[in-house]
Amino acid sequence: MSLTETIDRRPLHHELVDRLRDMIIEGQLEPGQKISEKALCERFGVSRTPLREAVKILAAEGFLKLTPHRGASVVKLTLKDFEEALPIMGALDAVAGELACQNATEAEIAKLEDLTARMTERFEADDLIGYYKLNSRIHQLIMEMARNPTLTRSTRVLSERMRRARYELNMSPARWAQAVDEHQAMVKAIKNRKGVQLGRIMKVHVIHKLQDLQAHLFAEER
Amino acid sequence: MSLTETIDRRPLHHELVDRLRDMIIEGQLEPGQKISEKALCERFGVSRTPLREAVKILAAEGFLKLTPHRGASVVKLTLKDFEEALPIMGALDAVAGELACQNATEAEIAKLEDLTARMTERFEADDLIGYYKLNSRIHQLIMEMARNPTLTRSTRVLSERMRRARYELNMSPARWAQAVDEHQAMVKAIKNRKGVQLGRIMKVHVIHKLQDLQAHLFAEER
DNA sequence: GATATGAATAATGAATACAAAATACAAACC
DNA sequence: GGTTTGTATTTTGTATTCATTATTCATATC
Repeated sequence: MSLTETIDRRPLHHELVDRLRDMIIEGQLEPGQKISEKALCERFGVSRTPLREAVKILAAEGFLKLTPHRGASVVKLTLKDFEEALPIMGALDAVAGELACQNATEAEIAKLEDLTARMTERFEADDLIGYYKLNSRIHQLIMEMARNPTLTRSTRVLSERMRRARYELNMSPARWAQAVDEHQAMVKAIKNRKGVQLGRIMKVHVIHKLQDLQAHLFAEER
Repeated sequence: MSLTETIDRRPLHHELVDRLRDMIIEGQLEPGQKISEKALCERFGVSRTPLREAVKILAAEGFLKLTPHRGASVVKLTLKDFEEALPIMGALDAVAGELACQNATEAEIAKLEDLTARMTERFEADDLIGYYKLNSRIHQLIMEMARNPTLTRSTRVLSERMRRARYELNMSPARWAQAVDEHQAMVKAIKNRKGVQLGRIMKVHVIHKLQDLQAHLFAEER
């Protein structure tokens, strides 16, 4: 253990926010479901004050909906919500790509290349879980390379919304192969510092992701 | 009084969020200043519970910074923060412009034209306050025309950040004239349903806004 | 039988009370 | 004089209590 390490004693409400957000994203709290303060207090063994603070934060983040005197409920995402989020995510990812090309170090690009190669391996091994993990790291790395914390923040809520859909999503083999191709094109673009091109690829990448959602996740809505 | 009017009994914390946010944006709470719970409770005549909930929400929105056991303080925006926000606002405004061209009704376009004409009048009358008011309504209208509530939400926090800077900003006459020109170009683009073009204009419009900030607001930082 | 009314119950909203941590400050020590 | 250490005060974090509003369900009425 490091001597410089500080003891982390973060407030309860912070811990609760993370736990509840994960529960929502992972589907343990179902969309539309009412949040019972009492039940959650008992479940987590805390009093209502920190729990209520956590609920307020999650409502501000858009995961919960508050109705006065009627409590909170998990926001239900429809296909429309994802369709709305798509052009935004596309635009933000494009900006990230452009900035990444401007600011990335060679070491980071090498790292991206490595992660992409390993992700391709996971695809070839038909390991979806492993693929998703590396995929997340790659998108995270590109965000870092953009050197824009405000952009990272702005993207976070939307991308966690997407993450929520992912838990139920099974890509078609053809689509999966295409996604891998797109990632290889990204590496190529960033190696040549082609910012605009990378931006375009990332925008298209997001569009394709939506098409998966339309095809699989919300089939019942149409 | 209307018979259909509902009694508004929104929770205190909601009211407090709005009041505090305005105070921050309008500069009544100075950047870096520590938020004393006790002082604010007395000022607003409420107990700590709703105030703390409001503080948590404002921290989630990025207006306050929370340090465990050490309370909240007003986030200090530097030139860097605005430089980071610029490409994001530019991208989001461009998306709004594109979508607006696709979805606006003729009536809305006429409304936009009218507002722009009136704003131009305010410019000619050298009435900055009146100009800003109409300017806000115009940008709000374009957002509405985009028919994308998620986009509206995503933009909100950033644009309120910008609003905060505006309170100290005095445009140069030349710059002001240019801004008016840009707005007239916007009307022209939307009348011809030139989405990509409108997107480009709005992006440039934001860039110019940043240049104002760099020139006036943060002169001391360089 | 269906709707409307009202009391009982349960939930949320807000205030207070208590616990723990940080800050301020004074006294002791080098 | 400057640093350190211990105590008092203040502030934040959490729990509990009280008040108000919704919901439920039984009863009454049409």
